[in-house]
Amino acid sequence: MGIVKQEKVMMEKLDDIDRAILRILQKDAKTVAKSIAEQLGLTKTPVYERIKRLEQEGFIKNYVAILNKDKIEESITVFSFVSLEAQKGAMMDDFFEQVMKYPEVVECFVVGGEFDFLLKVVVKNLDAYYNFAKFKIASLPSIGGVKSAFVLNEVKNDTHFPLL
Amino acid sequence: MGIVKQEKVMMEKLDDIDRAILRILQKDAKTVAKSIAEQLGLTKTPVYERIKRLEQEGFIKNYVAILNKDKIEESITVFSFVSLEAQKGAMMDDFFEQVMKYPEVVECFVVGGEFDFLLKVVVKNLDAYYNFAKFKIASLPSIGGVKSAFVLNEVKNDTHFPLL
DNA sequence: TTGTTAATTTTAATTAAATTAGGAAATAAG
DNA sequence: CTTATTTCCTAATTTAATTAAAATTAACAA
Repeated sequence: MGIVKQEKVMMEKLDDIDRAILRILQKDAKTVAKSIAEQLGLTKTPVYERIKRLEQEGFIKNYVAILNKDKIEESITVFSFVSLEAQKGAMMDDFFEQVMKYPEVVECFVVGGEFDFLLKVVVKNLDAYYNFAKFKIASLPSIGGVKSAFVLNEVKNDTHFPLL
Repeated sequence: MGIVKQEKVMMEKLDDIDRAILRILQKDAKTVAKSIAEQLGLTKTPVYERIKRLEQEGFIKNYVAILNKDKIEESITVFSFVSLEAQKGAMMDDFFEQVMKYPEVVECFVVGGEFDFLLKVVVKNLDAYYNFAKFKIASLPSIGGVKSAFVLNEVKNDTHFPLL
């Protein structure tokens, strides 16, 4: 039995500079390295290398454009609260697989409480939502029920994680 | 009474190329103009100018980095369902103003149904959530009640608007 | 059809940012 | 204190963004 060589695992910890960079990029991913560097009192190279590290190590998942729904086309947002009759693991996996494929399901969470899943659904109008709920959700096996909350107004809709 | 000069309002309509560009940038805002151009069979200048137009006219709100919550620090996500005792307009505005300031409230929607507001809250742990719900929500005037659904698992969490 | 205008795209040139390389300063470890 | 390690800086290079000018296409009226 040989000596177990301790691999260098690299703790992948964040320091204050990393967190500051993440805070900036969460607000505006187009901020150029030079500008971030100036805000932090550094030059762009360390900033650049930290960003690359943060991407490499998975602290930054990806960069996306946030669109203005209202200007693009008619749509409504609905939260669907789904209850299962019996939570069999296999059933849930089927449900997830379907949900992943439905483009109108923008978010899906397993939750604890009065119901089992919470979906955020974006569709063209009420009619489209009715069809979605009836044929794409309620019709799935082992679904107990679906309640809906229609979004009347968006007060706040951030994408960022609240870094202290 | 003078003749009413019809201002050129610029219909700000999206064609298929615009939509294709938006679809790409929603998925990956770092896609370079050249690559988008190749996918669409164009050169980079028209792509560049369309993107600038889409930004200018507000179809693109902003660009953000999406972080990996789990790697950064301990946190839980909770949906809070808030009911008002009486929906007075002024009360609601106060509520919104507070909510806008709370960094732990990541999303806030006015909804129709069994309750009045739906919040997505990100906090460090259950204890922090208890304090948030008790002191920052339930204590506000005219709040009827707060129910909570704790996120056990994220199945899907997209930021994009489902463009047909 | 044909000429005119406006809009869009292309090519080419310029500017700015990202990326890489090598060495200096600060920090931590022995 | 000395060495090793990490982090940072300066400067050079590559790549992408941005601008400019000419060419093409589309729309439309004569």
